[in-house]
Amino acid sequence: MSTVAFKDFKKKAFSNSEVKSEYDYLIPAYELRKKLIRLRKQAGLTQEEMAKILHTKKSNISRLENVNSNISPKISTIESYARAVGYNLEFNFIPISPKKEIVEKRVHFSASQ
Amino acid sequence: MSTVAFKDFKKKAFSNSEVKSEYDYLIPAYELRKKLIRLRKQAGLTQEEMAKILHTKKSNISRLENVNSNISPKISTIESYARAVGYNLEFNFIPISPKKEIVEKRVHFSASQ
DNA sequence: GCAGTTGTTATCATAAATGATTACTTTAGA
DNA sequence: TCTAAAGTAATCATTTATGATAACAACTGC
Repeated sequence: MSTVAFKDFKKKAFSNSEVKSEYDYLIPAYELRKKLIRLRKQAGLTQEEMAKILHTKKSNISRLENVNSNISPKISTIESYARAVGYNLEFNFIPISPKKEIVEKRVHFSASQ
Repeated sequence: MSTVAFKDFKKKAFSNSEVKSEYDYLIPAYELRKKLIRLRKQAGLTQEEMAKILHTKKSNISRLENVNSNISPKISTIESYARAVGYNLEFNFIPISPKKEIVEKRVHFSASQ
């Protein structure tokens, strides 16, 4: 598999997962970047246009949106980006669900020992 | 009004607004810090205990939670904090509602000129 | 092919968040 | 009132996000 073919694959897989998310879904942090791209395209903006709105450069927008980037953006950065395409950013804290069945089984097991 | 009295006032006003939010509400970014405090207390943790979990110091936790702080935390910082008290952090993009009536009025106004 | 547009990557400089330490204030309880 | 626990604030060092520039890659339309 050539490098070019692999990049094609990644691009297709990405755009597929991009399509299925709806505009007001709750999204975990690791999907944030895909969401950003989606919002920008929905607004009909290029990275360069977005950069101009946010008074920065297109390379920085690319870095922000890049899923493979290992930076953790500031909240204010995401907020500004969201506002630029007509959205406010809000947060949601989702309780980490304990796996009840397994917990109960373990309790019984240790009790019968 | 003395400085002490003012601090009392601030403290009371804060704890009131803190109480009314529920644990899985969507919260705008500017209320995030109050939410963090609420989650920590709900988990029965002090700032120092939270600091230990996150491998940092209590003064840093205080700075993060402080509503008057003018820093914009990194997303990963909030994520770690949330996980420490049993939550995952999710994001939500809320469309900024255009004030339709006003817009329409303005259109009519400029058209009649 | 070529040229223009769009997005990526690397690099460096700068700004800002975070870590750590210390001292201080506030509160709760004996 | 005194003491200990809890939280705040100031400061400095370190890490890291962001800004800026340049060169490159990918794609489109001619």
